[in-house]
Amino acid sequence: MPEGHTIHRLAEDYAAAFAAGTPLRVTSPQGKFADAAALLDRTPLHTTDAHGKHLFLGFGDAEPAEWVHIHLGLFGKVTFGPAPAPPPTDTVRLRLADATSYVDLRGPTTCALITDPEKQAVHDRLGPDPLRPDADPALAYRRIGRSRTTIAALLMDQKVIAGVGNVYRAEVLFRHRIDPYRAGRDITAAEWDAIWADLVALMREGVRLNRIDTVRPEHTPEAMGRPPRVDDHGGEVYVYRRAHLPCHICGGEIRTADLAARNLFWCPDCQRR
DNA sequence: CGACAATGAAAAA
DNA sequence: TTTTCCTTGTCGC
Repeated sequence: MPEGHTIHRLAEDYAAAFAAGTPLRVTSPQGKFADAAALLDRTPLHTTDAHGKHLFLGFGDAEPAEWVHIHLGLFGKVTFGPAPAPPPTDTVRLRLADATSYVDLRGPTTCALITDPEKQAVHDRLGPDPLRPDADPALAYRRIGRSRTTIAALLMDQKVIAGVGNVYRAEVLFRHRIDPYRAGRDITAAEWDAIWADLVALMREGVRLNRIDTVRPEHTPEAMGRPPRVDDHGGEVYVYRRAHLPCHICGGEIRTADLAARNLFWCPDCQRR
């Protein structure tokens, strides 16, 4: 579900579903996006883009001047299917369809028609995204390295770094044995470089597999002789949603707490202050 | 069938 | 810091 890797994968999948230049049927059965859908109807999808958890669908024959800005929030979902599209349920905010396939969007926090400058404004308020080739990790460290806020909260702040959600936050801190309550300014430049490089690798793998896997080969269920555990997020993890279960590495109890309005998970033995 | 939680973030207070 | 938006899968009755 929707952390940055999901959104980048959606950008790829939307682009792959519809050949450039093919006019699409654009509808909003649910109604909230009906006016904009009518404007876009019978125009082709030209480009897709993703930054953090924000998805942009550019419509038009040439350089898109208009974009559909989508943010899935906590509940948003996208489903792909082959033509003919089934009758839409009344929760479908946006349906794109052509002769071969359809894509339905449900429950997004944001689905709005925006201009090029408005799209740029979204980019401007987001931090570097490990999945974007133009991302500059030093920009994020400039804020982290001088902040008294905990590293766990900073990793969730999209202005600091874009695309990391609750799963990647918990997992990357575990993989680097960093206590989630450490202040950002106590994270060394070397530690940040390692965290960033790890996020780039983990999230790229997340896009490829369309799920979050963070467990190193030597700690997989097979390697450790335990049964595989596939959670709702689809992958194998060290600490996320494993509260009160034994740590895969030290056997200690995984702890949970509220941090930055979300459930934090960590191993207090492996991640010492 | 209702209650509730869920990987998010903006608005309101 | 709390409330609100919005949908769906799961759990308990």
